[in-house]
Amino acid sequence: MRVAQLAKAAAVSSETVRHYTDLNLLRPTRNPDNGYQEYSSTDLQRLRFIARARRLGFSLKDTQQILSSADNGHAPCSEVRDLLSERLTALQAHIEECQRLALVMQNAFDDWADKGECAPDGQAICRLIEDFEPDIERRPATPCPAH
Amino acid sequence: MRVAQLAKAAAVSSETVRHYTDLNLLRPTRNPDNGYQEYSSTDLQRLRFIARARRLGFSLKDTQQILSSADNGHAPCSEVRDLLSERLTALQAHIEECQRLALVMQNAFDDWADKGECAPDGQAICRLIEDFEPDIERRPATPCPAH
DNA sequence: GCTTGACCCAAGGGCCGCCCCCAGGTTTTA
DNA sequence: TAAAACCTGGGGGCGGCCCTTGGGTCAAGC
Repeated sequence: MRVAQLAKAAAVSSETVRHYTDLNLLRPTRNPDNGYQEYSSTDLQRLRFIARARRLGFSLKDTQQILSSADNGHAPCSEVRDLLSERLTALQAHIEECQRLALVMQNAFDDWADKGECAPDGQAICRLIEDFEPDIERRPATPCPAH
Repeated sequence: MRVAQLAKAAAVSSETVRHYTDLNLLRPTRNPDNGYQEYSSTDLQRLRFIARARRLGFSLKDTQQILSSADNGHAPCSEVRDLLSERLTALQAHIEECQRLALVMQNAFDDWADKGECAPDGQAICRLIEDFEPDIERRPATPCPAH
């Protein structure tokens, strides 16, 4: 199989396949005639595995680790369970962080409903923001991405 | 003020100050003797403004836009309100996405509690993952980061 | 006056998981 | 036989910094 075929079979983009190949998660051979990558059915299995692992919340690095355990003949199951539990804990923390931020934003929004425009007086930039101090608690200043 | 002083006064790192300066969010002058950046109290005000905006969930790009509005003499208030509302909506969507993922993970975890180890049979990689199919719904395969 | 340590500079790479573009070669289809 | 669709490697981009490298500068103590 070539890139596009493999990609289609696993419902990912060709760029994703190339990316995983660069990371050595997939190991195609080379067609010596034209230099094209040739993927086997094992690669398809691995690719589907990766996609599933991603859907389960594992990072590519996690997946790399799991795959290399399996490559070395170890059963990765307990590792997989531990990893999942770690990732779940982290995700829950992330969600709570986001929820705190959402609360701060909502409070600001409600608070601002009453206030008018700030004249561009050359002093303040925007009092809406400058007068706002999140009353709940001090948070570590990095909001989450929310792609 | 120099970098470290300004950073300290606004409780951010010197690298952050430099980064914002590169992005033209802060506009120090140069000390001609040694080439050091010299920040004014206006820069401190801007830096605090930026930190506050970040805590409120705005991106640096948002902040850039707000600041340049203010620089051009416009009152950015209504813009700020609209932007906040957009960001809040996006954040809520992000939270829901994360919650769906957390559910999938939790289900997998519960499901796996019963299952033993998979022997490294040279066929399966890890049946825990390979046998899992999220029963809820198909999701767009990119989980959130959860830093 | 000389060392030590704290600070400053610019430029670049790294993180994550891709996506997109380029310029050119190959294969498939009409 | 020509156009369309594929393939290659290499590079840049996203966000918001952090860290390193390889310097230069400055304040304080001995």
